[in-house]
Amino acid sequence: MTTPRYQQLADTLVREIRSGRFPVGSLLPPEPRLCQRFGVSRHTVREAVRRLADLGLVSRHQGVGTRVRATQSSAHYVASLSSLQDLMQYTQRTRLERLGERWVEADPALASVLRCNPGQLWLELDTCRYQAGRREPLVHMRVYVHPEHERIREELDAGNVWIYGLVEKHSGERIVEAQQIVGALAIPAASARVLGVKARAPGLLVRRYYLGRNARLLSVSLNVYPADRFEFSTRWRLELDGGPAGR
Amino acid sequence: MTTPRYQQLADTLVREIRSGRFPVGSLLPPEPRLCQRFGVSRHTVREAVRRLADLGLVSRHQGVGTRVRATQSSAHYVASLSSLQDLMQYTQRTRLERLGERWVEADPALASVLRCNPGQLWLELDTCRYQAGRREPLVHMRVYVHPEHERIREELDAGNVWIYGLVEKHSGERIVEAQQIVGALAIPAASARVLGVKARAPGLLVRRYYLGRNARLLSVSLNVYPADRFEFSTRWRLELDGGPAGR
DNA sequence: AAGTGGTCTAGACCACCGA
DNA sequence: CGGTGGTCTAGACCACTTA
Repeated sequence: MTTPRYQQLADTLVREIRSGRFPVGSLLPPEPRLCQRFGVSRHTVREAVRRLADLGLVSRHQGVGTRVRATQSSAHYVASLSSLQDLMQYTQRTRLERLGERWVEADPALASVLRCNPGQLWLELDTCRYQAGRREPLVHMRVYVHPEHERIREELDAGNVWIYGLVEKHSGERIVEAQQIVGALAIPAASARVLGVKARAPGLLVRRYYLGRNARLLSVSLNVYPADRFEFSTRWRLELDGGPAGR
Repeated sequence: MTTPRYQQLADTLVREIRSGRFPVGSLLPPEPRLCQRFGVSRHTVREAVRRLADLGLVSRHQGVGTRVRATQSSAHYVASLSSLQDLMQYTQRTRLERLGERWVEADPALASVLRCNPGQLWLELDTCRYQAGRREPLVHMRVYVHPEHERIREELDAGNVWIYGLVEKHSGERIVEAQQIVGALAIPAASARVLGVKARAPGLLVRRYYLGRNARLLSVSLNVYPADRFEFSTRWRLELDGGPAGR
């Protein structure tokens, strides 16, 4: 058996906790006793108990003992970004190009996508984004903003712009929440022309909803990426009990 | 100073990593050298380095050294899950069907996807998942696990199984991190047959990497979803000042 | 073969808690 | 006060990687 001694010991203790020999709420035998029982040093016992604590099965209390807290481990996973811009994962700097803009009144289909009532007026910004040094655009983006923020257009001329910074600036409201929905699609002709791919080629459709305080919808963006030009990467990490500051 | 020696040491190392003295990708000085430098025993050094590993800042590699992985930026936006199972977002219960299994030796192409060395042996589980009441599968999944956990096969018979629970159980290790990469693809013939769609129809390719402590790769899964059967939704929220546990 | 991190021992002193 | 877990030392052998 090449399994470390402390791991075998941890497995044994997990089994015994699950079996009810050490009920939830009770104390595990003190470390010196476990040393005797298993014939190992205290270091090994502590390493084993640490595993149980990491799993959230027990908690240790100086001067008291090791208390059984659960028979199953619970988990909480977290992904984080330092800014919403990171959501786009543009490791390379990208350049924004304006293709056009227009006022649109949401028909039922668009209203459903934009989560508004039919007839609502939006400013649609038609843009695409280029990676440095590439001739073909990375993504075709249609951004919808409320009419009241139409002045955004005037600031959109600089090449390297992050639209949602402008939305925050003009709405005077912090973007508090963003929802992102990623699906696949056959790229429609209009986007295919912009992207320089064949119509109906596979691509990613990304819808993003930017919400302010009180869940107010500030902006929506519909993005189409050709299959071979982009992937989304998200890292989820287990949240440790007691938080990052440590036990 | 009542702060434990190992914690002071950990803080020092974090500072030095952030300062660039130990860049991401480089190796930390070996433990014996740290013992000399700080005048402490190896146990204390290891306890300090363990803290860094728990934070995901470094990973340790027997025979090689301790590699710096990140400088940990403070997160503004976070998304959270109560379990990794939520990552799949199956609001409906789904049923797992086994299509087959085989041993595969990673050729260079597969090795690149699985992030291992060519020639490494894996157990490939070929499965698909059905939504309740649907005749067509939702997703074609190929799951790769290390040979040492081959006993997983035996437990895979119950219809409604969460494979990574089994991986955790058999590896005796907690899944501490999951990376998910979502892209689009033209569905290849083999998957198209399973899914009941036309070959080269647009679809989502989702690669998931499940890592244990110390960034050990425990399992990889390659999933193909037809475009019209699934979307990924993620909500990002602005992290409030102070955070959950405070750092 | 040399050097790395992984495991383990035998011991010590401490801070903390409850009787 | 005695017993608990928390910290720390000095030393040992092992498994693993690289050269």
